[in-house]
Amino acid sequence: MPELPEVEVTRRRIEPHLVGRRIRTVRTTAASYLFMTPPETLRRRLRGRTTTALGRLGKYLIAELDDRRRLVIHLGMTGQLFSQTASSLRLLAASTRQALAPEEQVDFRPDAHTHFRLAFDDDGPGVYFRDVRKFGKLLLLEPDERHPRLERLGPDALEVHGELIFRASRKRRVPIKQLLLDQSLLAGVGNIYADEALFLSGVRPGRRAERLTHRECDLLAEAVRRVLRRSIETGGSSIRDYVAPDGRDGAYQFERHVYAREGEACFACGSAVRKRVIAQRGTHYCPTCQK
DNA sequence: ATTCCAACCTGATAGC
DNA sequence: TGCTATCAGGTTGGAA
Repeated sequence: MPELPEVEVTRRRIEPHLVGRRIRTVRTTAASYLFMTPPETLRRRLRGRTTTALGRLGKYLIAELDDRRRLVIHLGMTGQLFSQTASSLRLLAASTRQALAPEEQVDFRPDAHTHFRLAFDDDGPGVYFRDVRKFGKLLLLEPDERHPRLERLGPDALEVHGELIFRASRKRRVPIKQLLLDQSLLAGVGNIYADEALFLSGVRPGRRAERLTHRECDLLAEAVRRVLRRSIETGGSSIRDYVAPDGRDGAYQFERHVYAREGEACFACGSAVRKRVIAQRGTHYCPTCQK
């Protein structure tokens, strides 16, 4: 699900629910793929702690705790981090959804996919982490501990410069889209915004990286920054599962140019948007506007 | 060194 | 209606 804009919107809106509140209890599901730190360790170490700051590196959220440990959260494909008070159909299984009368609102009740729940001393609303596919990650770092997952990340995609893409793309025969998705080159771009940025810069996703001119790299970097900034402004893309911590949908899906628009008319030239697999991902582009 | 691709999971939906 | 195949905002690790 979530790329840089969705993670940043999540960070901004969950921050007030997390920072400065003392954790009373931690509830988890059983050990599984998403717990890089065993759930019993999380429960033991987090009880009584207070979050002092919430940061972001690429698609990772990093909560700094008052004992100098850090809780790292990655939302994977279907991860949702939200307040107990959030209400959204996206937090419900389709079966539950269908049983609901139209317009009916229900408070979220933790289900089998709600793997991590924080309750606080102030008795206010809890903070929940739900992840159907369990591709998300929870990891507790010791003070000053480094971790390859974070060490490997390139500069944040909001700050990418054409020069970075130009240098990295020399003598690389892979499609330019594959480079954009490489988190060790720049951190935060995923499948939606790779396709969108390539459209905005007029570059075909399948172009060999080494064939891009310096000017095209500049345009591409500018497009990456622009599309990410704009998506953050609109609250991110709610196409499938993404919901903000307050239960609200993002709105960038209404502004997208090519992603998930196969067969529909390009807004710029009217050609039908095409879809094919590039870098093992579904890839959308305009055959006329992108060279 | 670079590129490819299966694996990690579950659910929704398109197609027969 | 019902079953099966395919696809999904991600990342890693190991094979080719």
